[in-house]
Amino acid sequence: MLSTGLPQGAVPKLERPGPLRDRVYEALLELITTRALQPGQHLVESELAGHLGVSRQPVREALQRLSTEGWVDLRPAQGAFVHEPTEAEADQLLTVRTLLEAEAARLAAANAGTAAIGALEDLCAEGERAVAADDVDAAVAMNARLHAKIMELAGNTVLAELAAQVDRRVRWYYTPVARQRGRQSWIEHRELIAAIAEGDEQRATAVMRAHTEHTRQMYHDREK
Amino acid sequence: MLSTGLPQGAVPKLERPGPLRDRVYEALLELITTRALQPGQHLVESELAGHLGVSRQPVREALQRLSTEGWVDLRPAQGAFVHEPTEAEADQLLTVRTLLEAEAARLAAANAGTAAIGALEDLCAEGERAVAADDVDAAVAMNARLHAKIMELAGNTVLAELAAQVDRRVRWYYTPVARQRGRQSWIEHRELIAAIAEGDEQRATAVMRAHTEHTRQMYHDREK
DNA sequence: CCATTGTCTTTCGCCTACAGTCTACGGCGC
DNA sequence: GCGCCGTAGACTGTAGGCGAAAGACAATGG
Repeated sequence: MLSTGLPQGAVPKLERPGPLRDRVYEALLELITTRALQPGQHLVESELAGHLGVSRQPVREALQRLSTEGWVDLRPAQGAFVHEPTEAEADQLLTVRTLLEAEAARLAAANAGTAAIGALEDLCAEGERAVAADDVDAAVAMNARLHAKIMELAGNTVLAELAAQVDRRVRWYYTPVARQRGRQSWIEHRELIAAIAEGDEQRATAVMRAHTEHTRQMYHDREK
Repeated sequence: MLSTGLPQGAVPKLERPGPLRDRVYEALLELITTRALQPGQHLVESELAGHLGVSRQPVREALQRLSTEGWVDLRPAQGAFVHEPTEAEADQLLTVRTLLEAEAARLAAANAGTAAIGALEDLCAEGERAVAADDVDAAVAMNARLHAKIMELAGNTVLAELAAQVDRRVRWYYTPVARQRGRQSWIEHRELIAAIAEGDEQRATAVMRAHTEHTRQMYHDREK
């Protein structure tokens, strides 16, 4: 038994700088999603290593992981290149996202308790405030958190992990679009939460499906 | 222009032993799926390296990839451990698989041409022969190929890659079960192909959903 | 003038070596 | 006898180095 008078959970956890590869991974992912590294660009290991102040090994391992998650293409004996999104691929990815999110909504509707509903409504309200204040970045962030919360309510870890990856890539492809459709999106969120609150699996699925499909529509309309 | 008398496409392509990391990856995956490496077992890099006749680096990169795909757990500063399937996790994974396969069936029903239907029926026939001959291994293999073919017909690469990973893990968890349910499975396959041939998306989805759900049932029944 | 070829530079793939960290075990004090 | 501490071993994390393959470019021959 710990007989010290330490406050139980309040111990700062002694923040240790985790494995270098993870930090390199996150750094690179950040650079890619922010377009600092452009699609098709050749990523030279020694360059990145020097730039980040580490050796090539952690960089290699980070690139390896980025490759399996579809952020970079690892051509043998030639190196890593930032993945170039295809029209078709973006569409397919969105299809999958629709699928995963719709299922999450269904499961959330089946599982959600009153406390959870409250949390969703709080997130939604905050998002609406952000939209009202024209704070696009905050709105996008709240959007991500809301969807993540629904995933959490679904209670399916595997589904959540897959959706997290797919979502992040979708956002990468569709950022210009996503920033456009603020208001309509949050009206749909309200409807979605209502469906979940009622435990109506059918309707939750349908609403979420329509919700993500709207993003696709928006994208295709934008091209013309 | 090539003025040599080389036979056009028949050049053997000079099969090169691809990157070492990939071969290590496949070797390890084989060892895991065949239970030669048991769940929870500590994988020591230097041991594997020595055993495979390579250095630690390719092994590390392979483990890295296996980690992101959920085959091993990579605890920092402690090494790699073969992932231990949980009851809950297996169930969740199966839920996701159901989702992905059902969508694939729907898309296949929407896209399939007559040639494709023929290919499916060939595969199905071969599978039925394997079952009739009590060749369980062949039947399992044909099962995988049939599902892969349907994925291919769906024409969604992203979906296919996700499903391939999920499928392989599901098979790992459920191998003892899958080997049991031979005959019934292939009857369902026939029905599925019929639905796809008719282009009936609704029915294809439903049949595939029922098909994968049966596996879950089988598993839970088995426990009692 | 164009195709081909040889060389040269760049960068990757893999190996070896060293430092940091965790675990296990044995001794020591209580 | 029980529990704590210190030390030793093992393994991971990181760095640096060497050989080899791929691409670029210029020189050469037709």
